Amino acid sequence: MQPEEVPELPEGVAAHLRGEGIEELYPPQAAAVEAGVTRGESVVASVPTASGKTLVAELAMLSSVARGGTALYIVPLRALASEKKTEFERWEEYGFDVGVSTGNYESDGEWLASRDIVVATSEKVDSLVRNGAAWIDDLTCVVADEVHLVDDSHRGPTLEVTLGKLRTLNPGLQVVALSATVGNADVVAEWLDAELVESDWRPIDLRMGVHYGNAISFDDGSQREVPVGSGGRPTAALVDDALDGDPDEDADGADDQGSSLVFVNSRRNAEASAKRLRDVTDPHLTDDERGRLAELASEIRDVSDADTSDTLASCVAKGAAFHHAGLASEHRSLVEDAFRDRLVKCISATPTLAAGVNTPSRRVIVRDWRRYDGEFGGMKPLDVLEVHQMMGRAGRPGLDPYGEAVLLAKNAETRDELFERYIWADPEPVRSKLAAEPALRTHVLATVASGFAHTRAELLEFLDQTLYATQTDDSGRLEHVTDDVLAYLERNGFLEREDDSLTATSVGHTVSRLYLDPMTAAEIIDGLEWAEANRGEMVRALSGEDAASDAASTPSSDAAPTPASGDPTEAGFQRASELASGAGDENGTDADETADEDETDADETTDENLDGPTYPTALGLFHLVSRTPDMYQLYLKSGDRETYTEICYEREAELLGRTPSEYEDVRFEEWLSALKTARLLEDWADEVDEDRITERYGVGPGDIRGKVETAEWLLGAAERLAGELDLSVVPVREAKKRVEYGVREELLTLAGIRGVGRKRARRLYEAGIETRADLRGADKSVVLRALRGRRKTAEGILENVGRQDPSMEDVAKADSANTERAGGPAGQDEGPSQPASTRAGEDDPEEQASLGDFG
DNA sequence: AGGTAGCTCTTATAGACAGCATGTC
DNA sequence: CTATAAGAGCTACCT
Repeated sequence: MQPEEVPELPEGVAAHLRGEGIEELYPPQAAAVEAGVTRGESVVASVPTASGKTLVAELAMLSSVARGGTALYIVPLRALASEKKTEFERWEEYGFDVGVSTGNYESDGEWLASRDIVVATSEKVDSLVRNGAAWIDDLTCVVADEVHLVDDSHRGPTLEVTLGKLRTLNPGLQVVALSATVGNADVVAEWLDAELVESDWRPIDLRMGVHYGNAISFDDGSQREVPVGSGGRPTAALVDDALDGDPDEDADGADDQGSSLVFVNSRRNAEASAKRLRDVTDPHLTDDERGRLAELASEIRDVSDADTSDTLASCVAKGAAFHHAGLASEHRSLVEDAFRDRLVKCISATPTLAAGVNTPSRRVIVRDWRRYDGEFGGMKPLDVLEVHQMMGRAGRPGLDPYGEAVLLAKNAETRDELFERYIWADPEPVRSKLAAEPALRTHVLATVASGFAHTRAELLEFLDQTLYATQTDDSGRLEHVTDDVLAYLERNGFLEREDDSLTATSVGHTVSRLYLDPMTAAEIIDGLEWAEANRGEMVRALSGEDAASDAASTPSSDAAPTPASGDPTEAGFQRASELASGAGDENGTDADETADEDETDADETTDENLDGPTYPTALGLFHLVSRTPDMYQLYLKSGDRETYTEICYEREAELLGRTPSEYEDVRFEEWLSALKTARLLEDWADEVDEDRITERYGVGPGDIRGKVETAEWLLGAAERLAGELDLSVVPVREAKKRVEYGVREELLTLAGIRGVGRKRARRLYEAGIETRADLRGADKSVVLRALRGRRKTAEGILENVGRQDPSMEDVAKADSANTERAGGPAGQDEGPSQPASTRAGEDDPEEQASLGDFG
């Protein structure tokens, strides 16, 4: 089938495709067209990676939009959202607008409603539905990419439920589901009332094999000799062999060089493997490549000062790299891009790479096909689907004659087993994970809160159209779990049941819209209420009276989760002072946080501090959000148990809630790992260097970012909940800002200025510039010196802070401390020798700092 | 004494979405 | 309860 033969395609699209070199659609694409994707028919395409699924989606979306509709493309990863957006943007010249919406990025700022095609993660779509985004009701076409992920126990149910909601909202909605080849694509198609297109066809041939001894045996019966050599390292031999090129395919010079992707089962293995493989890739580099790699290496070093950066840079300099979730996202994209540009010859990666952005490789080596799994209690073999996803990365279109995917075997039995298990085997069927309690907890609340069900019967009816329901004959289980979940939600004050009707409470609505797991919300509410109730005692304990141990075991927290809608009477008077400052604050700060508001900020803090230390403390709040199910826990390593048990007792008065008994309560372990996470966040908010943190907690720079991001989100949610429940808001907001900027309290106003982060803020502060007003009035040479003589930076910052005369032109070089020259009009009022904040002597930043050091 | 091959013992184990309102060094 | 690899620490043996 040729592009021109595709029905209902908008003007110019066929010609454009031809311009891209597409003369003929791939067979699976043609099959999808025949099934009616461009005529608005729902289609499930279960085809291998890189067989042109995206074009199928594009054809569907473009034709649907051409008929006057709107299309939504759902991706599983934020990184994929931007990748797809860029891809779709080539249709903008034909009048199709593209927008992205993910948690951390919203396109343009132009409202999504005006877009023809929107790309979003499934969670974001779910959230949009919960918040009642109007344009969602006008969708005509939805594409679900990687739909086999409904099998994922954590995130699968979201996709499943979201698709259900979209179909309910838009009767006649076209659903295009793109899936890897799975065992039961027909069931998925049945669920979505879609035509099934199934195919094994690939544009580039994929040869799968197992390496054992001195050769690879391929699935087509052929063999390729790859002697392991003296090192005894088959991976090294295979990488080297790929770089040597293929003698069969008449070599036309360097172009024959093939890159390799090595999949291993742990971060440490990825790094260790890359360190070894750099000695393999190094000899294959040209001088030119070496130069460019050296540049790349220094770029990588600049990303973060953590150890990981150095290690990665040293590997990259020699043409190898590693890739895992501990890397900063800049690291990842630098490595991915360089690999795509064929500069980096080999990546050793954890499974991140198999699911992520497109990084095809000549050869894929699946070194570890088993991975540690705590629940399984040992090394669990990877799913066939997962291994196929990895192997599917083999073969770079236009560069390689074919792709090779190789598994490693140590002995003949393993070789045979691997053939059996992965090469000849069909992938597992996709199975819905919706009936798991954590998933239902969230989605039942959301379903009721956003009006998809008003009674238990309606709820069950809604759930009946999910994949889970199509897959099971036993509706009893779902019903049973649903009832448990309903009871839980009611008990915690998120739902109300009256006769047959279900209504979300006001808090319930908030929780649903904040996209919190109800259990997270319950934990947060519980902790904040506990803090209100025990404030007096805890503050006393914190101010040094030796009451810490007594106070911590107060009765107030009886059993597990207390009802969310607590009794307002008793906590009422204790938070009277909060209400006053909190209310004034709501009106003031948020609305116009311009430069003039600084003093308001300062006064507020003063009020807070008048009656003792801020409570709850940052650590307490960090611990609170760290123990929710929405925060991914850090592992307790050996020795950590002792360390954190000690810290736990030292700082018990700061923790919001009763510490579980060390000896009797299984939750103690979790309490400690939450404390470890909390301490990481506290270090970050105390301006501890990144490399110290990575070292101290055994994490990568990417993990720090991840933890901080999650904490920011959860503290933001906690702030909203506190506001709604009339609990004290200010400490929560402060803790949130401190993680957000990674600074101590005294730097908060400075770090909020655009262009000023934790490091610059600290330098300015040390130079005596403590507030925005200081900055506006400060001697320019002082500012310049604090910013290490960066004129451009300094000018930008002064401009952002609203200074009249930001120009640095006439300021002398940083080292000549000249106090005469600078100092604008504002500077005369409050000279640098008399920083503004010293006026507010009681606004003592040390107070908070010493609290942090308490114990 | 100093060095090292080879053994046992210990240790650690993948990934990443979301609110809201705007912009790191 | 289930595994495996790497690294640490040790021993036995060699030079």
